[in-house]
Amino acid sequence: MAWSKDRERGYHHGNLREALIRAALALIQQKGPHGFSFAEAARAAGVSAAAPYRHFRGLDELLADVARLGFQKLEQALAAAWQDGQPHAFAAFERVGRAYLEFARSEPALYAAMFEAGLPPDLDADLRKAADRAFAVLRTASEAVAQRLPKDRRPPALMMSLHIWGLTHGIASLFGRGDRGRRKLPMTAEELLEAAILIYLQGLGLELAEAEKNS
Amino acid sequence: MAWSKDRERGYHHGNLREALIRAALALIQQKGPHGFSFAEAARAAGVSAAAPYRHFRGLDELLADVARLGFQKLEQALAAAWQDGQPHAFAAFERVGRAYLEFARSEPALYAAMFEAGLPPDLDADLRKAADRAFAVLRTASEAVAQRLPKDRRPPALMMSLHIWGLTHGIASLFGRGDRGRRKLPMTAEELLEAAILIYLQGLGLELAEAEKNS
DNA sequence: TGTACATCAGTGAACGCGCGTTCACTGATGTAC
DNA sequence: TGTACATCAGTGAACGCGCGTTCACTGATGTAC
Repeated sequence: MAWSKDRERGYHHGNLREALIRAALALIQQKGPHGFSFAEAARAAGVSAAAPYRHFRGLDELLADVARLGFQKLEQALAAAWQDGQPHAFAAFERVGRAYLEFARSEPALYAAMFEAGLPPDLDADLRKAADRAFAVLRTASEAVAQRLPKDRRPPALMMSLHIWGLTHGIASLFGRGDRGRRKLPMTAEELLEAAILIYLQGLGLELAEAEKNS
Repeated sequence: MAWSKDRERGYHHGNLREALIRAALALIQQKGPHGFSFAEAARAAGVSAAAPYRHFRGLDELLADVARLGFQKLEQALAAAWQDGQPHAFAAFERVGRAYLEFARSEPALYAAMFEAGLPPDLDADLRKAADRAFAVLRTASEAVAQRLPKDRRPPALMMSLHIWGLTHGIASLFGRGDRGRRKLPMTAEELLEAAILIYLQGLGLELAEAEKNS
């Protein structure tokens, strides 16, 4: 059929850049971000080993692009969970944490490219920017929650967002991955995170009553 | 001099296994846990490419051994910081967190082998055991702290130790590494962690007064 | 609409290289007597 | 103490292989007129 996505391609691929990214994702999932070669990615995308050089300088640039895409998707996922803090900042905050875990679980290949490929965070300006944007969602959410805390215990929102990022990332990478790297637990990563965030917010003076009201 | 550690070696190396581990550590620090080959490690240790096969099945087994060593050292560092919870459980608990960060900072190569080499945690029974032992220190410390919390809010020690592990590991891998992977912060990783642990413990009902008394 | 031509994104052959791994070997070390 | 011998931990040559990368090329596409 004319609209088949799998129709025979001609001399030109048409969308090799995207095809390489997709191939890289599949390979990362199978063998990790360092488990394959540039040539292997080309093969998986169905082109000659020389073709990828039209789009990427080398494997690292391809991986960086995958990581960049990952941060963009993470930003979207977090923003969608945050929903401008509606209907309650606290409940929305928890949704953001869960969305982070959900992302790590459902997109282990992206997650690995973002955090385990060993790419320096500012290898590439675009990569850096994408990561900053994803973090900005966490920061916005932290700011909104901080506003609802007693004034005398209100923490700097930056610190609070770094705490949440650290906690969530730590739990995600130790226990919440969707691949072979996961450690096993007597509870889900989501439960673990939810409890931790609750305790943390209580430590900041959030009333348990309010937490329950919003949950 | 006869006792020089760099004296000319003869046909037999004498300590090739250890030399390979040391070489691997240096290479990991330079290029990451996937940035070098088995042959390269052999070269760095000053032996032929075939020699390492007398000691390791291949690069992965060498890396697993480095990771195992890392968990052993981490266990020692955490246990030394814990000091049986003396003089106060809370202060000792904080020392353990700091010791974890200190380990990640001062031994980035070991840390990378342990958590970023992509080795499945139970690739090897010894590796698994070493990791479990290091975690057991965290768990012991959590148990002791939990005992000092109000009964009605005392959390399961396992959960508590997983929270602390996640938090500490997250902060360490995002902000506390001693190598190029670190993200920059307007505060030290130690300060960030200390504040987070304080807030967390307050959330569990720890009295601020007690925290200050013990610090 | 048709044609000429520039541009672009592929091909495939070629290259040198280092890797992983095996193998028969060699020389050092340890031990039985 | 000395000698013979087994064991062990190295060597270095060899192999086939896949990789990264370059290059002249080719065929599809887009566009000017």
